[in-house]
Amino acid sequence: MIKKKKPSAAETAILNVLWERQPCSVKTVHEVLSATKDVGYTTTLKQMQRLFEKGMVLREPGEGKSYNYRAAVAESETKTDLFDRFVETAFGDSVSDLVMHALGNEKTSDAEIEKIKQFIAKLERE
Amino acid sequence: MIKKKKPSAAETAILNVLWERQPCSVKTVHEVLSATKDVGYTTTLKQMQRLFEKGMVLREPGEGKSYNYRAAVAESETKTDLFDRFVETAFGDSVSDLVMHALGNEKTSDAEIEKIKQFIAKLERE
DNA sequence: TTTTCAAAACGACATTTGTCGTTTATGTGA
DNA sequence: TCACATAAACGACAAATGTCGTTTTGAAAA
Repeated sequence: MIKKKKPSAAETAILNVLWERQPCSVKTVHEVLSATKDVGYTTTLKQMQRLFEKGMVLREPGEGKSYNYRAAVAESETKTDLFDRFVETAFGDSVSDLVMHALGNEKTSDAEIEKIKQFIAKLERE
Repeated sequence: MIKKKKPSAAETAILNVLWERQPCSVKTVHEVLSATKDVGYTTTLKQMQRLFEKGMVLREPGEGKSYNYRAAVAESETKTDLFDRFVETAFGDSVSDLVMHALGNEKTSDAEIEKIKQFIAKLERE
């Protein structure tokens, strides 16, 4: 049994940036993150170094003294892991409970619900 | 702005037991939890004491020297909070992405998917 | 009343996380 | 070559978490 990687919230935020635009530098990641959240450069750097130590990201020397990072874990797989853990702790492993919660949440827009219906319809057809 | 309660994973596990069968004692909660997870009584107790300090559970003297606990936060609301936070960190706030991930996950049984379809159909009718 | 025992309290400790300030190293332009 | 700017490294910290071992306490049994 190989131990599952489980990025923390802050780590997940970083991985999301990487999946979106890897390979890229700490600087870039930090710029993206700081657009949303008020966080220091050093914090992001440290976080990324830890991610590197944990083997969740890779890096290669980039131009100058910087590195270029990229995620070492697959987006889909990681999200599935996070998802599984979440469904388990919060919804007693019942995916339908979770989804119903999601759909019942008024924060969820009609457009989102439409997408979901479409997806289900497609599932049907297969 | 009132601060959101955000139970940790272990705390959520306890709250789930409470919502299911409150009011109940630490002993009961621990019995339920230890059926699934290998955890010491004292650990559960401590966790519940912290939950109490944080105001997420209430308690009243029960028979003998023990207490009877009950959740002080609503199940639905708490799950919505947890859900929102999760969708945000892991799926960039896209509920549809999350749901699609859920439905695409082979761990999700047909029965679950059926339930979801049913739910959506019901939403339609309204 | 004394012993026994279950449950609560307490206090510790190791990890993990989130955050930085400070120091070091290294290309780069003057 | 040398000062400068910039990015990486280090090392610290505090708070949150997960886990216990040990001690205290109050009820109930002997």
